[in-house]
Amino acid sequence: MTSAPADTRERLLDAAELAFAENGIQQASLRTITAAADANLAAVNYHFGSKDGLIREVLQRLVGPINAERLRRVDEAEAHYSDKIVPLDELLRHFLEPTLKLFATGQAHIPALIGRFHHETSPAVAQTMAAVLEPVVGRFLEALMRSVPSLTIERALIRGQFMVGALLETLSLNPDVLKLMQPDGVGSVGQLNMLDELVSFCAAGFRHE
Amino acid sequence: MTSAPADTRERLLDAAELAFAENGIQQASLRTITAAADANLAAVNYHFGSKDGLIREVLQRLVGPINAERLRRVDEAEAHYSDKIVPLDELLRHFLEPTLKLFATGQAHIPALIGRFHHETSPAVAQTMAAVLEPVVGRFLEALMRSVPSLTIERALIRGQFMVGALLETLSLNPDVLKLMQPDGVGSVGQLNMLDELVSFCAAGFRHE
DNA sequence: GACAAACTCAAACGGTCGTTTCATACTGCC
DNA sequence: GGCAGTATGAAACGACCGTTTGAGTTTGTC
Repeated sequence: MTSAPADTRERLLDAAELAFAENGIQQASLRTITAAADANLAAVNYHFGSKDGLIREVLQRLVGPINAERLRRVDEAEAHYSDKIVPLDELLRHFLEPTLKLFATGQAHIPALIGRFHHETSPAVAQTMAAVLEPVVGRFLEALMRSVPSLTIERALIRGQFMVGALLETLSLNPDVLKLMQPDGVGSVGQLNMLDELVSFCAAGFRHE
Repeated sequence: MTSAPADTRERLLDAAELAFAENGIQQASLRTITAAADANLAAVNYHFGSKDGLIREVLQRLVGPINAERLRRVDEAEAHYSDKIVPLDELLRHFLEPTLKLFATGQAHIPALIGRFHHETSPAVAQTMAAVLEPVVGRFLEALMRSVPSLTIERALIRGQFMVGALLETLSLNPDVLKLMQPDGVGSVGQLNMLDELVSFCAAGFRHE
């Protein structure tokens, strides 16, 4: 029957994703993950070589498409403006929205997991994270310097860090807290309001002086 | 001789503080900590009851004085202005500086440890953290509403989260990165520039609209 | 000195961890 | 059928974990 049990490799990635988000990346055990994936304990080492291999694979499968969407959106935006100068609010939105809209996917654990990956200091995660983030950071920095001509490169770096921090704090927020932010459930879902708030907060910070 | 070896209890707290910062709170083992403190393995359970007890004690010893300073500074500031309305930049500085100035204390691991405590999700840490933070958050929120009269309570909460995120990201920054931010070493030390940057970034975000 | 409390110590306990081994089943290809 | 290559299985390995035990030592008090 093709009841789509998916192959073991992907079931392991899915189970690991959930376990990493709920219990922490290092804290989640291979026994918990393989049991949830209905796989044998040895399957992780067979398919990914080691726990670190599994971690790297989960990380890349998760943030790879997000960063691809970021790059695609900034490309499109620059193409839309003849001078390649994207308005600051729009530029920040292209950076922030691909992660923030994950709140609406039904997989509520994903934003928290992104936060965990960012704050993980083990070499396996930190190196992979830096490698995956490097192109997107460079791309947005140059676009940012065009959007705000008065900005020095040092200030752009510092304020970019502030924005990433504000974003990560939002991603790590308890979803219940997020719902509290939503006024009486009229209109759109909570994270869109949060996106607008974050964009305008950071835009004001970038523009200042 | 009074060569100040300190008592076992404090040596354990010091060693735990360093180990938590370097290896993570859950990842640091009692064997590593007790060895660094020149104490017996059983000493932790004797003095603190459990590893969680040690963690809570390290947390309170670290952030207790910081929050006390925050409250003292906002009290002083409000007393200085007859209408109790503290200028926004100054108010944010009273919240941010007590942690950010820790970069200059020579104990470079402390800021990173504060970040770790904030992002820890285990009940023992999360509950203690919430209890320790609650009074200072409430105190600053009401002062904030006075400084920016146009601010709604929902916006103040959201933007406060953004500010905390930006602060934590800065605390978790590699100290080497921080030095790069410092232009040629003239004048004051790096973290003061970072403080100014963070204050002005957040102030612009809070004031916006 | 005697007693009690506070403290330290080496050793072990039961558990969980990531990883490995090796036998077994499944798969596509000749 | 036979034979690879691929995948899964149960079981064990050695290492490390937090905690407990019970004896020993130190300290303060009368």
